[in-house]
Amino acid sequence: MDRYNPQEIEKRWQGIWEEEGLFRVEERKDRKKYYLLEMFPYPSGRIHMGHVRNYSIGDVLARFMRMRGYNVLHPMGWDAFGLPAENAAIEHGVHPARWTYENIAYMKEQLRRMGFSYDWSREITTCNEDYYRWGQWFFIKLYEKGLAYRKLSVVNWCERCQTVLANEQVEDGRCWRCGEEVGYRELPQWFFRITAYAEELLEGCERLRGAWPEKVLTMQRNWIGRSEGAEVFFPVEGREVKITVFTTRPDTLYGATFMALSPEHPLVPDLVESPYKRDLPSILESYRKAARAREVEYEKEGFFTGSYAVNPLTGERIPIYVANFVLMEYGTGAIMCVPAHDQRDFEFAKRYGLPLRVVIQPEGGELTPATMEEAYEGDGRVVNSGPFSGLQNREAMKRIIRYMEEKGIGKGAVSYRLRDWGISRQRYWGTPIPIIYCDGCGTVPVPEDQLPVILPKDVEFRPGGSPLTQERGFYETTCPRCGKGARRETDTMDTFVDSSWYFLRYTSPHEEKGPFRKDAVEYWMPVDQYIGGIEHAVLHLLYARFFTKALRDIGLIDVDEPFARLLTQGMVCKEIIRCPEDGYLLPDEVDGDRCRRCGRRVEKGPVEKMSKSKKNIVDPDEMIERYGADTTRLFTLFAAPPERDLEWSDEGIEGAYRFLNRVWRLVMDSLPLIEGVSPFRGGRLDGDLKEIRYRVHLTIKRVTEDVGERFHFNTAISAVMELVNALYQWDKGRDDLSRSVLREAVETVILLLHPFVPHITEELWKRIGNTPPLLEREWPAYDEEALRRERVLVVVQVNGRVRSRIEVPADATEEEVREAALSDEKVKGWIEGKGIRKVVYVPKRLINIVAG
RNA sequence: GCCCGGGUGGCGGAACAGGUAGACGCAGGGGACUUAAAAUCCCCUGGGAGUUUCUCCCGUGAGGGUUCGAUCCCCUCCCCGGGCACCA
Repeated sequence: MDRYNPQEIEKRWQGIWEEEGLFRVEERKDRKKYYLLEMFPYPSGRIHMGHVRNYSIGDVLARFMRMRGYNVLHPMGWDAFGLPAENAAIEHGVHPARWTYENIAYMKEQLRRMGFSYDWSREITTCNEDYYRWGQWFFIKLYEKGLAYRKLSVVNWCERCQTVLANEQVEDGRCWRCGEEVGYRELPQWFFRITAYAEELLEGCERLRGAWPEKVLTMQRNWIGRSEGAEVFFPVEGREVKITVFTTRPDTLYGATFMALSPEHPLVPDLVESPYKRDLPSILESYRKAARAREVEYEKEGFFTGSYAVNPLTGERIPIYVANFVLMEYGTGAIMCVPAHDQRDFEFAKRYGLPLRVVIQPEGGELTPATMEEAYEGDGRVVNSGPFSGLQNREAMKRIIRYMEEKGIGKGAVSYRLRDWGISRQRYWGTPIPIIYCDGCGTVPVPEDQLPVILPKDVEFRPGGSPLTQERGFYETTCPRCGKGARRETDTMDTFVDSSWYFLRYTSPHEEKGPFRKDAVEYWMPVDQYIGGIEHAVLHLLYARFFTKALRDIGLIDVDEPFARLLTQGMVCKEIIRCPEDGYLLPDEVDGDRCRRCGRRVEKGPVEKMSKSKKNIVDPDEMIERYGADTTRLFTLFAAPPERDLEWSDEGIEGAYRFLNRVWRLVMDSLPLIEGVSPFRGGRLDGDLKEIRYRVHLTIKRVTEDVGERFHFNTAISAVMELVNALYQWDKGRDDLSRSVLREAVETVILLLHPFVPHITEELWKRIGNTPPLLEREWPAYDEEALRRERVLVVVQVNGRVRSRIEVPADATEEEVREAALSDEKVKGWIEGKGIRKVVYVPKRLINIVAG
């Protein structure tokens, strides 16, 4: 008998699948579709275990759904624009295109060797002209709809990446990609008006409940940050202007004792009187710096402008301050300050000796300004508020808003934390923004028939600015409107734009007349199951949702949400090893518990996300070489449920390999018994045969539910392991009936395992005399008859504690079970001398006798 | 500070709708096979105790509650991971 040889088997089957075009799909209106998508990778050079895990999870579902009769779209591609390619060009002189395409070639080969069932005929590469031209086309559509606009704004700037970052791309004041501290610049920037969809994006979060992880929805809700309140218009004393403030607490309007403006508020220069006027620029700059540095907590500072505002509700005059804690980006950049009922205002008021006025009294409390040590922000009864005094504050809120609306001095309003999406990037390796600036005609979009604006290949890469700004041949152009000389936009788009619609392009990737075929989108969309990392919870997933809605409103598609269900898989982690002298170590730099270099004792742990710098990575290539793709897949699927972090273990992958060998031997050892035999198809069985068949069908049921309903691949695999164990222990008979039952069992093991380990199962399927490919076999259905039991085990509890177990006929009545339980010797001992107060019976499971 | 997850044997993890806690795997122990080792196959493996073919007690982060019965529901608290955080 030959041994399990994964390298040989895997290579062979991958070749056959490819030749036969097994994974190719087309629209088939007569069949139910299933669109399964995993987040496409950035072509960084090699795949890592995170990819292996992500794509293994996806492949199980793709193959499973296919076997269940669905027409499965399972595509793959490359998020191919981005900074690393350009940095490689600057550092090593390799052209970004070459770097990218070479990486893609290598990674594609790696994915092929994993045996993933992708329809490669639909491959997408975002840096290809035939892809990005449609990104440009969308840009123009958005521009025409008023959803893309340009404005001068202070933007996040990463010095290392030499480009701006969207708000979503700044984490703890640092660049999401390189970790550099983020600075600020004032630049004209292109924006997508994602805020126009704030409300719909938020509502969508409610509709996605249960289908997306709650965690992701919470993060998106937080990011959108809706708050309800009112806008109030405060006239400025002695001037024509009014200052609008946003507040969530219109019920405290009578307690406003001053107003504060953001240092960046446009009215500041006008309102400020001497002596501050002279120093204004330097003061503002210092505030800006402090605020932007995002120091955990900086002191609240400010100064009096010398001007006064009038509270429109009371007619009272209140001083206008400039305060460093007021953000220009949120609300209107101006606030009314109610120090008695807002902690920030309270702190500011204390520092500058501004008065407090209590307008909300808590239940049973008596606040007095003189004794307050902090603001009271809770609910209560309204006081000192003219006609509104005496009301509950919640009620007062509504009435004050209504009153202000009647008088035209304010209105109910909603404010969002979400900002528009800044998409300009001052870099080369991205989709050029299709805009031309003409002195005469202004901002002119490139006409559709002149698309794409091609990214010039022959440019020079130097540290600093984008090569496009040096490239006359690129930026010197003529105005499409007047024909005079004009200048092309040299910024490129954020690469998140490319990934905001790639899932649409997969439906008809070779379409030349448009970004996709409408009928193809109608057939395939939405994505039924999307799988990827949690790191895109707000970035990619929010942008893609926005883009989908925007394209819908332009009339291009008919879907509201791109991803019907979302699975966010956990990280792949491994224990780190550290030497006090030499830092992080690779496993083979350690001898026992000592460092090979310096001989010191090393520290093991904790378990952390795999990263090159911590030297705790495991290379997929090595695993494929040593154990094969099937083992690598099996381990990542078995070690933890998909949404949890996975801890890599060298012993664990050995165990997975051992199991596959065990399956191999089971089938090969059974071969003489099952060759030429047809599998058992139902009918009466007794004894061990009945028991084996029961277990076979129980396993089918468990695996089908675990994979199809719960995505618990680890328990699905363990169910098959149990069946394999049972088959090993079964003393197999040589009669025809035993052989056919064995055949059914063996075929079931192979079929159930196929989505997890496609190569070995394909090989075994063929070896037992069946016709491949397995993917075109129907997923087994369980036989209810086989699952029916004649006798069942019922647990007997006395006062809630397990005291005995009895076997009763499956159709026994409660009365019969009760009789049997009460006559059980052990049970008798526990209820002796006590009265039976109650009996709880759970059919076929448990009976609890309450005695006492 | 606020909001989401999560805390179960030596370890990764099971227990799906409140009903036998610890499936399956890893690690460990024992046995079979072998001249031997590896591989393989079989058995044992939460802790404690006893009258040890069996039985009892404890046990799912801690304490309380609801219930015939709680890993699961409720309250209070502790710890770990993640997100947001001067957002008016």
